[in-house]
Amino acid sequence: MCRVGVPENNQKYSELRSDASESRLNVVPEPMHGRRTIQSLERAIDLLELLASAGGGMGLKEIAEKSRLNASTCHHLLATLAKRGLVGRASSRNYVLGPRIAHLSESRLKHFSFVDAALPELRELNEATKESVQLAAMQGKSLATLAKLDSMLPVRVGFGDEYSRSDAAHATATGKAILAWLPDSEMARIVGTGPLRRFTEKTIPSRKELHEELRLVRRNGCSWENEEFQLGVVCVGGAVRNQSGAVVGSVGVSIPRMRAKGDHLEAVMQHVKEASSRISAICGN
Amino acid sequence: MCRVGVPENNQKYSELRSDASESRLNVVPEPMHGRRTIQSLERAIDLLELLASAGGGMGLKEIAEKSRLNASTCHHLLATLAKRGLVGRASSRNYVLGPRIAHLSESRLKHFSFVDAALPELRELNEATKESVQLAAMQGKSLATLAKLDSMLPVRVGFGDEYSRSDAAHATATGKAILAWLPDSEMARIVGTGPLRRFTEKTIPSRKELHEELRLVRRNGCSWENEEFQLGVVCVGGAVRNQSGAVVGSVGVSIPRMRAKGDHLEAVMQHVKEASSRISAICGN
DNA sequence: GTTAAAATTTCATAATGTGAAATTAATTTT
DNA sequence: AAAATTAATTTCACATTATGAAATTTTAAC
Repeated sequence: MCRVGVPENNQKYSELRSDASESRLNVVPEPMHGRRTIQSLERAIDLLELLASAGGGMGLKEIAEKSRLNASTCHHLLATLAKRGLVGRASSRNYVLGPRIAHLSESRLKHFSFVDAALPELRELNEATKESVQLAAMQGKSLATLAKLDSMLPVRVGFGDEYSRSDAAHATATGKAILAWLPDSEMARIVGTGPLRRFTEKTIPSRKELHEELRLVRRNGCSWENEEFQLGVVCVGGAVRNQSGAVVGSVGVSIPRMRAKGDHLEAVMQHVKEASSRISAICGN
Repeated sequence: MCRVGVPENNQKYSELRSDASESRLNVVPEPMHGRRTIQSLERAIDLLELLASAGGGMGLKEIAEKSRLNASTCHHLLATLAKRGLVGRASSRNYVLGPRIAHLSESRLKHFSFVDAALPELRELNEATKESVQLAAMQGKSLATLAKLDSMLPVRVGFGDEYSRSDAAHATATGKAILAWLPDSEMARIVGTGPLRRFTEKTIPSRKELHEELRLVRRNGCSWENEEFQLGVVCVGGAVRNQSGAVVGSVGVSIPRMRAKGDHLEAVMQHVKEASSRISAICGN
């Protein structure tokens, strides 16, 4: 004795494609072959991202609501994902991300090269700023330069081929970018307990002042350095984070003092922030 | 001036579905709606798994060959996966797993509960063996029991509610399963340097004999313990590994001496091996 | 510069994903 | 316990969309 009612949510396939929040004035319908992605796959990825965003897992109904997809469609997609271990089920009404995600991530990590991954973005930063750029990371207590690209301008900063700066973390923008977002204990370990090495008369002299500056760096979103390592050279640095938010390295731009002011300096800072955020994204952040 | 040739690989959709290596005698074609999974999604997952298995990344042609899919289809799928960051591209001819995999894995890990994930399998082990089962892990130097399910047989092993066994790693099957596959340094740290605590007259007395036994455990694939912790109780244990192959815990089955022999003991060992391997899979292994 | 190979795009077509409705299972309420 | 409610799953006809051969463009090799 089931009442046959009027479908309440009678959507056509095509209507589902257009995002309700995005009203386009395209009167001419796009040709079908204009599509460049696989709908069902994109939907499946939507579901994975949804499960990732909501921690504890969700039931089918909730998934269907949040993803704005038909419950039946969600079920088909989830069943496929579950079959392959990309989603798991804690109980009947609780879908979660599956074990195979961890497996894939592990094998990605095994072959992941920080330098290789960052290089394209580094090149772009080099192009955009026209200045010398570098990629750095801590190796033990010393700050290592992993890659560098020189500026193509006639007056430029070039450090030759020395690829390690040892105890200069407190005196460089790349170093400060890392220190600023490291846990206090890690930071203290790297800076050590002895006197801070002075590279120029402008090098930060005391731990107190270093702490204060790192506080400002955190607030600003990127680090800077004003002839504290090499006279005539100004630097800007940005932190790179991995999937768990931990700082794994930094990018830096080195500018001759003569150009390090006004709009250009502002633009460099902006570019460094964007580049570090994009490299972080490549690292899973 | 292009020659229009006869298609060399003119497969119909339906022909692609049947695995060439698997010749079925089904003359009656299955109805279309018999399908329970989304083909395009399964194919996309195939590609992800393929990229995971081949470390350094692959070009489209190689991917198409290895996956036995049409290159064009691969391209469509990869383009979608790439758009969403599940695959990345090191260069034009080099697809790799993308950063979003790490992101998904991270958020899974954040909400992952070892106990919750293992419990269903533990229940199954309990059902299959009819004996008392437990889940264990190292917490610092002490072996902790994270969960336990008692046997339903009249004569059974029951340890009450004490949920930690402290320094009994060398005297229990769950402990030995963990020790056997831990790196030597880790193992040494847990066993310590003092004399091994004796629980019964059968407890392994010396480090030398412990090392020898762990060697046998590794070879056998699961650990055992013969009244070394509690007289009258025999135990079998299996290691649980995570996505990177590291031992994160163990499962154990405790049997009254009277039943610990012959076929039953053999069966329990087999069940423990399977259960530990399945729980490992849930942990990403 | 030339050639060859691989990657990408196009697009007609049929296979397949889709979703409303029906069925079954799991919870909650009475 | 039984009934009622709600959620999950399955079915299946159909329109959409995934598919793959062929054409085109890009990239690498020579």
